[in-house]
Amino acid sequence: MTSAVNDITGSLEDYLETIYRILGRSSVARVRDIAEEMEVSPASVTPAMKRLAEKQLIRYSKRNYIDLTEKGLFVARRTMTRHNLLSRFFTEILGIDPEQAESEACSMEHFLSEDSMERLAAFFEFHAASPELQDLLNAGFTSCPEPENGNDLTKLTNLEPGCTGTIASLNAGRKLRGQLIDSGFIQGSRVTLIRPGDDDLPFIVNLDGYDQQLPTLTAESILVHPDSELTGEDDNEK
Amino acid sequence: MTSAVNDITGSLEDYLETIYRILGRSSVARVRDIAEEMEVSPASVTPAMKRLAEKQLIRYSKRNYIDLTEKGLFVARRTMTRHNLLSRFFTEILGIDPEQAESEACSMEHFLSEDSMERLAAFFEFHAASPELQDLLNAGFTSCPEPENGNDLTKLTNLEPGCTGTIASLNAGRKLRGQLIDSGFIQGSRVTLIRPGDDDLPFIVNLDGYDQQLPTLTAESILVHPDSELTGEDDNEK
DNA sequence: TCTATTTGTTAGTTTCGTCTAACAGAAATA
DNA sequence: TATTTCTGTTAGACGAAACTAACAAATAGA
Repeated sequence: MTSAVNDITGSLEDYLETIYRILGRSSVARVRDIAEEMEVSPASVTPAMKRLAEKQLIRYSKRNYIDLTEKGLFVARRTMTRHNLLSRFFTEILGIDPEQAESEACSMEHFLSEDSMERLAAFFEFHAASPELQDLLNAGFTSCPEPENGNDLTKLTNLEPGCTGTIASLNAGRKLRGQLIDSGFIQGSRVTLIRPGDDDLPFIVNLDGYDQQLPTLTAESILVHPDSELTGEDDNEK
Repeated sequence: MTSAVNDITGSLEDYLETIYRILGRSSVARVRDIAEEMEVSPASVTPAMKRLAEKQLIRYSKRNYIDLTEKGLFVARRTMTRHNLLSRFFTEILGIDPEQAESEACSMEHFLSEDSMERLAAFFEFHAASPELQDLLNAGFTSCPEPENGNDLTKLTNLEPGCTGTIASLNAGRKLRGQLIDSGFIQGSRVTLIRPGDDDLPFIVNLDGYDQQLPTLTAESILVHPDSELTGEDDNEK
């Protein structure tokens, strides 16, 4: 239940990956090296090695060098690949700080499914081969939320009471934007206007079944597509 | 160390999120509901509730309904949002099966940083607003690995011995492709040709410091950009 | 009202993964 | 050779999170 893949835990996968890294450069792997690289006490490494040896993932005898078995090599390499895919997605696509990306990849790598690996790999192939995609992503991330073609886009404050809309974008500064996102206001979320913000009564919307108050000014920075404002709405309801 | 955020563990975050979900539809949350939704024994729920109450995230008194505090509501909502961002990324962008995406999102949600949330949210805003991006991604994922503009792209087998290249794409069927990816052959990986595949001696390349054997036919399906084949290579070396 | 069922809690166990402190083997140095 | 230092292991503890089994409270039925 800890790891999505095999019957190996995330922690053991980390040990395996570390051994892989060390052997990729150092010809031998010792308890000390592993402990250092993982910032863990050497006393924690020994029992982990025992568990890995039990599962036939490493060759390990007391007080001796540590080596990966075929099976261990396979698992380690796959984990490493998952790590790289995630880390690169965070840095190259999302533009996250490399150090932070490493740490996130480290935590998440144990759960990435085979299918997702495949799709992410395909994404990178396409991304590398397509200057158009690169340009689009660069533009999309450097420019502001985009004005977008007028369509039926409107401020959340313009929604009719009782009506529901789908969030298209947030037109707010970094801090407020972060708060809104934390609160669930992301593109695609559906919000229902409960009470429009009168003079000093706060604006109230429903999201996920919860009513949330928003300062009217904040609500104005949320752009939505109203759901079938006037036309047949018997099509999208459940 | 378990959760990237607060001092709350992933497990507790899951409980909080479940309570959030239940209260979003049911007006009250009981131990039973939580146990059912999380597929966990009721005896596991009680101690979790105690831990959450200790941390002031829920209001909980023995044998009574469970309610989120302000702080708990905030954490739950943020977790929910991380979950949604990840789940939607897997389904809408990568095209993963929704059920699998849910499960992956569930495991990973505890580790997504604030920055990554922000960037992912921006990605969705841009994606929703940009038909070009949507078209590109659809095309990129439905079509084959792309022929790509001839450039300096070549089969891995054409690399000079001792030379290094960067993988551009894999031109292989589903199964082989999956195996290659597991073994670390993804776009952007750097591989060095150790020994070209003679008649029956297998092809050997180095990746991550490890020599790997490949059937020549397999190696031919890996397309690479040779690293500065003839021109100055004193620039990229360490 | 009394019993049966549902629901929640407690107690006790297990597994995992970490730690510190103490000890044992190996290597390096005097 | 004897001693110090480095390295690895063991023992013992702890906290988190799950489980089963037994018990207690509350609700519902008869």
